[in-house]
Amino acid sequence: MSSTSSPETLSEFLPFLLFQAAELTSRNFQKRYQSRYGMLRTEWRVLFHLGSESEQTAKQICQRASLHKTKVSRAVKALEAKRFVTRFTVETDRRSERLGLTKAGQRVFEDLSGVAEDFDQTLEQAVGSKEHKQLVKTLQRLIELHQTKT
Amino acid sequence: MSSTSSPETLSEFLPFLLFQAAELTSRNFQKRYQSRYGMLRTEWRVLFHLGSESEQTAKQICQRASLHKTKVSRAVKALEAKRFVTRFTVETDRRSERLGLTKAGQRVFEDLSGVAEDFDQTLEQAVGSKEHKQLVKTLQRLIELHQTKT
DNA sequence: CCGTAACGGTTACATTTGTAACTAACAACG
DNA sequence: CGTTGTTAGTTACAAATGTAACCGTTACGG
Repeated sequence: MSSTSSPETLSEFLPFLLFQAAELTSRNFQKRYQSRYGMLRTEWRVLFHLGSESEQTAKQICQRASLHKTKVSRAVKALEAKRFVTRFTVETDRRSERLGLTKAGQRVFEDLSGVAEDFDQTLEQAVGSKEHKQLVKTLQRLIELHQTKT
Repeated sequence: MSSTSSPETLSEFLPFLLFQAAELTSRNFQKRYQSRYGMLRTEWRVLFHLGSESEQTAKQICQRASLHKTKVSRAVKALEAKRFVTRFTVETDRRSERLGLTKAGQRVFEDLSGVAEDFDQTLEQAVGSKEHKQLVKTLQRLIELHQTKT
């Protein structure tokens, strides 16, 4: 039985910690990509999803990234305007459209992947390799949890 | 030497994980307090900070919560309108003002603390007590890290 | 003291986001 | 085939946020 070390000081309450960690990390990472391509947070998120698995529909991205469909819709529009993304209408179902990276989009993705890796390694070195691995695992569980619950 | 397990699938890249975990957690927690007091995210964050350590200035809250001063300013205004927070002007320095919870604010804080604890315990049970503890620790390090770096 | 700089906090304006209503395409059932 | 319901994605409008300019107060250097 877990002994539930309850009465939380604020700095131990997970929602706070998560938010703050996410915010700071994101802000920090942002510095590195915003200057290069003037992309917004949601935009690189979508770009990354398409880069790591191409030919997805907007819907799929929504689900995998826990992003609202309007957010994705707008991000796609912006990425399209920057010529990083193109759409193919699917003939079997003309409601949805597959999204893919253009050549330029791919280059950007590769570039940013590099940046992301550097960034991640810095973190890993800072918190320790074992802790890093554990952190990833726990966060993944946490995410699953919430997703199945909803 | 840490072996830096580099080439990241998307679902292992920390900024993504953190964001998603934070987002889902926050959304989930939100359901529980928004219905009761119609508070916004930033508002309960400020309220919690005041609850767990009273008599802070806006500036202090900004630093501790990694929140922008305009956000805090607006949250305080809103909380004041709800009669959850009051301000005392500090005579020794009339620029800043100490903030504190009213009786009503305190009651809300206690109520929400309970909710928060429940919530946290659910998480703890779901991910495991040891992992929970480790998670908290790692996140705290991560936060420190970014804060000192800026 | 006076002028200038820095600080805490607020406000105005532009951008981003969320909510809800909408369009177009499909599906299912009579 | 119609009618009704559902789904993928967009759009319009309202609310929240970030940026920068701002006010009143204090600190400091002459």
